[in-house]
Amino acid sequence: MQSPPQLRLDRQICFALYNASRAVTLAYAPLLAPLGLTYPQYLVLLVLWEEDGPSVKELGARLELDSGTLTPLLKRMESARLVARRRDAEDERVVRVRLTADGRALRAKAAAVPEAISCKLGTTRGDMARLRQELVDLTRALRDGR
Amino acid sequence: MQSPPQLRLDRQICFALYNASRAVTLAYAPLLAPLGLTYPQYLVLLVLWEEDGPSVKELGARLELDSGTLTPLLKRMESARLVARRRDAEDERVVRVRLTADGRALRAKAAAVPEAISCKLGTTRGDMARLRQELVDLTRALRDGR
DNA sequence: TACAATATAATTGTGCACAATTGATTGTCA
DNA sequence: TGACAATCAATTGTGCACAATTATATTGTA
Repeated sequence: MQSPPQLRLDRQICFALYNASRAVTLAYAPLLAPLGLTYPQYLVLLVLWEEDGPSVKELGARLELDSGTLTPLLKRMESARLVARRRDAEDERVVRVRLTADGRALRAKAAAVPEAISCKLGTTRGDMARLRQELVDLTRALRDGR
Repeated sequence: MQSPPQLRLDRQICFALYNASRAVTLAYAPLLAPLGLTYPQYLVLLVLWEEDGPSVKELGARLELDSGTLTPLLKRMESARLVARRRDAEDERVVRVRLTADGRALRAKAAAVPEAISCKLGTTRGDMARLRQELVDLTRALRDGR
C-alpha cells in the first residue's frame, strides 16, 4: 500500500526545517570549536555582547529557552570563565549573567564567524534576509496560534 | 560598545532557523503525544510507511541521522511495539527495521497530523512548497560544500 | 501583619544529536 | 588462505531541549 502524499517524507516542510537547522548547527561547529563554544553558547554570547547583565529570564526571552536549558548551559560557560552568574542584590530571585574579560575578548575572534557561515551558505544577502523573515513569520504564527 | 551588525542576534539566519525548527517540533508534540510518538519517531514511521524493512543505515540516509541517534530511538520504538529490529540473515552486520501490526495501524491515526500542522502554519500550500525547496537547497549547499 | 498568589531559577527526568570508539562481520587481494 | 581493509551497528560521553516539579523570594491583599 502506497503512502498518501501528505505523509511522504519529502513533502514535509517540518523535515526540511529540521534538517536545515541541524545542517547549519553542524556548519558552525568547526568555526566555534576553536573558540571553545557550542552553538547555543555562541547565541548566548551574541545576546551578552549586545547588552551585558541580563537576568536568566531576559536571556530566555531573547533565545526562547527556559531555565531548564539555560541553567546548565550557563554553568558550563561559567566553568569556562566566559560569564559570571550572580544573584541580584535588589531581588534575590533574579540571577544576572555578566561577561567576564575572557567573554568580552572573545567577540573579536567571533567577528569572523558570520562571514565564514555566509560564505558556506553561498547565497546573496537579500535572499537570506527574505528567508530569515519568512522563518520569523512562521515561528510567530506557531507561537501565537497555540 | 555597540555590537557590529553581523553579530546581532536578530540578523542571524541560523537563529531564525533554529527557532523555527524548535517551534515546529513543539507544534507537533500535542498532535503526536496521543499516538505515543515523539517527532523523530514520527519521522522514522514516515519512512517505514513508505517502504518497510530498511537497514539502520538506509534509514539514517533518509533522515540524515547516524546509529548513535537511531539505535536508542529504535529500541524505544521496539519497546513500544511499533517496530521490530532483526539482523539480516544474508549479512549479519545489517539490522533491518520492520513495522509491527501496531506500527502499521498507526498510519491511519497519523493521517490527520499533516492537515492539523498545515492549519497551524496558516500559509498557502504553494508558499510552503517554495520555502521547503529553499531549505532543501540550503541544506544541500552546506552538506556538499563541507 | 499574616498569608495567599506570583515570580524566578534550579532540579529532575526523558529523549534526542553527534563525535569518537568498539566489536563483529564481510570483502579483498597478495 | 590468511592478513587486512571496509562496513555496519552499538556503545560511550557530552550537550542541548523541554515538561514537570521544587525551592526561595517577592508582591498583593484582606
